[in-house]
Amino acid sequence: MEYTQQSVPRGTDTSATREEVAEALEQLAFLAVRHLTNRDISFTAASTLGRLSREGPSRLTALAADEGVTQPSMTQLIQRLERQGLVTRVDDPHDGRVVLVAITDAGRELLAERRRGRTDRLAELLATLSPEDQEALATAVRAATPAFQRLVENAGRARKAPGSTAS
Amino acid sequence: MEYTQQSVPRGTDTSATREEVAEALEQLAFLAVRHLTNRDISFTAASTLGRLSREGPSRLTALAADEGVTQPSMTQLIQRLERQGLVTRVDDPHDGRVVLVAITDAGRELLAERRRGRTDRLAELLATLSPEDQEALATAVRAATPAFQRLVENAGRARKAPGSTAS
DNA sequence: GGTCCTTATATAGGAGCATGATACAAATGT
DNA sequence: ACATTTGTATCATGCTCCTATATAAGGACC
Repeated sequence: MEYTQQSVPRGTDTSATREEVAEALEQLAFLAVRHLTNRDISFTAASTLGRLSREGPSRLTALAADEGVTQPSMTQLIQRLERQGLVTRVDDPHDGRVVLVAITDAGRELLAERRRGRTDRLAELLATLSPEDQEALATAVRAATPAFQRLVENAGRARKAPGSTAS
Repeated sequence: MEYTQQSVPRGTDTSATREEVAEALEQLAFLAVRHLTNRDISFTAASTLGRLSREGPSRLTALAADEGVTQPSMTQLIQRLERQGLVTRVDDPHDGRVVLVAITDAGRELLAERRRGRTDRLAELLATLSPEDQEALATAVRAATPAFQRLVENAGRARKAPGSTAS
């Protein structure tokens, strides 16, 4: 599943390239966290809500595993989200131990608002650039998206599979 | 300093582009927080250390303002960092009220380690991609870097200047 | 049916990181 | 001298994470 450097097309200095890409991605990530982050709920909270929105009602333990936090943390998080009316808990009729967590309409609305906020702030930032720069960024993003999608996918798999240098 | 959309070259649907870019940045932030984050110190702590490294000894209040947290938060943060030996406090001879915070060698070493860790993990991730995908990412990054640098600069200015929708 | 193990969730206690309100000392303006 | 502003610290509170432990339901086995 891992590609070696020798198969790179034409004399591209791959290690320098990775440095470059790593550097750029790092800066991008910093920007994203710095300027595109809402302070209203935590990262894990938002991510959990998003997951509940995409995948439907889930068990506490499954959520904790997926989000990479401990089960007690998820219990507390869900309690807070429930207090805020963003999720509800339903007992599983088939198993008296489990609690199914589901997103509410208010939760979906919060997700939508956060999304709008991020897009708006990004629009403000992009508006400070020249049309040429905007065009350059747009082109680059379009070109990079497929590869980047796969990168994110692989990162997700690395989390769950053993044997990798998971931090 | 702001450009309007009418001057964009050829029929680029700017709003759709922004959606795309926003989507990409969102995923990037997710990747960064999920897979590139060290758990040793917080984001604000790391960012503050980086600032101290770049800009030299600074006042508590200045740090708080630059990092976008309140002064009490910064006081606590500096106390923790001091306990960990990453920064030191020096009294300002010119003003008996101020405390100058400076990074220590241990602090610099921590920054370097964190940087190495992130780069290594990114390299691991990049290595899971096909040579074609790696090439695509590298090309996109090179094409986007100049515009992106300006974007980051503008974002930094926007934080300090009033009149914008600061989060 | 009772004992044992596993699974699912909750609780308790502790640390980090943020907040607003407030205290206090040093500097500054009148 | 006195009032005000400025720079830090402290306090009380809340969110978010952790580890360790408790409770309770489900299943296996004798």
